[in-house]
Amino acid sequence: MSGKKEDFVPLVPGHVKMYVCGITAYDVCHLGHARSAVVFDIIKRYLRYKGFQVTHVRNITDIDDKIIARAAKDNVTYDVIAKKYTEEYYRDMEMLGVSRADIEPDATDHIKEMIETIRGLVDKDYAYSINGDVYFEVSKFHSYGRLSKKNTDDLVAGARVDIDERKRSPLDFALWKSSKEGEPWWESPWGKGRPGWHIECTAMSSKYLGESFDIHGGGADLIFPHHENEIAQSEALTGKPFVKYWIHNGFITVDKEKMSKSLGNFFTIREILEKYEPEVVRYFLLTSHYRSPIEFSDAQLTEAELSIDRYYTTVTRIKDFLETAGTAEKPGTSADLEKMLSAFKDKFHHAMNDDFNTASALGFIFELIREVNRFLDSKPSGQKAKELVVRTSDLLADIGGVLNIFNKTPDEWYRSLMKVKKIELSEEALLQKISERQDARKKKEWAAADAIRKELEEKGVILEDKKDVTAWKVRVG
RNA sequence: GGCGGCGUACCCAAGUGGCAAGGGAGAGGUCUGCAAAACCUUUAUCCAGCGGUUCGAAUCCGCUCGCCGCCUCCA
Repeated sequence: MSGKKEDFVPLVPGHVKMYVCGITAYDVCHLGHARSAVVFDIIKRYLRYKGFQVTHVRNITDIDDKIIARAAKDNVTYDVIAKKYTEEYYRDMEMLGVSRADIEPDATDHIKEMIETIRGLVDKDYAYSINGDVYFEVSKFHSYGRLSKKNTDDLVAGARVDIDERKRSPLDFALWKSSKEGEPWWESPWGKGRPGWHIECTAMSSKYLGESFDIHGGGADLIFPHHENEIAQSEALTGKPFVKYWIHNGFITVDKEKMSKSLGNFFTIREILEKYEPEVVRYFLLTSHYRSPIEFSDAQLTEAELSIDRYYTTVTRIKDFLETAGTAEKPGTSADLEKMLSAFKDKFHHAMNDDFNTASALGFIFELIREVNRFLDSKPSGQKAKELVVRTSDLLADIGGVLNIFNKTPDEWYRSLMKVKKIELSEEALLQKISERQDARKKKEWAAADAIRKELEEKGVILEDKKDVTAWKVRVG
């Protein structure tokens, strides 16, 4: 609300109540929806990791003009559309490693609560009804505009909103809309109709989290009017502060412009996952701070893929070392690694405590990656060295767990890449080729060995000769 | 027009008044049958520009330029 970073202190010690605006279920989701979901997934995971109990509510708007329009176009009822795209949403989110919210309320399951909320506002004279519509009277709520830092005079002067003669002011917004012929409707004290958009969040957040709660989130485009209106409704009704901390994520841009349905410059999650591994997409979304705009491009996604591959390559190295390291105590150059290991968690916490700075946190992960590689390059052996590497490995897994990335085995990563990159080669055939090449190498038939390696490389598979074996990986980038 | 944000290397990107993280790309090297991977060295005397505050500014303040967003459904 202050527009600045503030120290986080939940209303109830140890318990965080968080409400995040979900989607309006009228079409498949694009990358912008994914960003919002991933950002708040990270926030939730990190708060839990820090020991808070978190109650996360994420709503689904399953009745609205666009859903009705889509239903009419597809010649089905509104609930068929809402159900279909809600399911698609959950499927996309699961692919991206976004955990489900604790409570996922649908608007249409809470008509009764919304009517109660609206009735309360009418009783308190913050709302008025005209011919079956009910509007919130913005001029009665004096701190209107505090979140979006707009003042009502400017808004009226520059109003691009449709002038609706029935409203007392162009700023007044609908709490309840009378239904037109053929539209879905529910009974209400004001006649047959349906709820306005903003009221569901007020009614449902209050039902599940109480009149005041800690975090309310969503995309930055929801600040005005949606969240401003929520504040007005909620605080007018209860007289209490609605939300302690507002968190809004920035946009995905394409050629520097906001990715949006209306501009038509959007890429659906589905189509991006045709070309990129889901972890790549999630990682990409974490490479910038959540409030900054983030430019979507193939180059960016490719970079993310390279970074993740660097991670898994190192994991493979660690695994190889632990399996093959000798027993003779050879310390290697461990001082830098030890130093980094003991500082690492503090650095990670510092980054994440500072407004969930995932980009900075990822930087530290790669510092550690370089350091462990350096250590392994120094050819250590023995129990102490192994312990140090295990410690590194556990730490990386731990942090990866919080961000919900880096949680595959390298094999799983490469198999997944094989699929995404549509490499037409069975693992069996691949291993056969490798074995043929090993025979050639033993006979020092370098030309034959190189031919096989080249053939595989053209298919997108890279071979790496190690001490006794040859490993394969999928070419990235 | 009102309000808000951003501008850091070839590209992406973090940056808390005190020596400019990290990734990618480039160049050179170590290793290797050759590669790949990894590591090392190197690439911003400087953070859009101009002023100011300060012992000290990418960071704070002011102005200018450029880009973007919200003000209408949007994540």
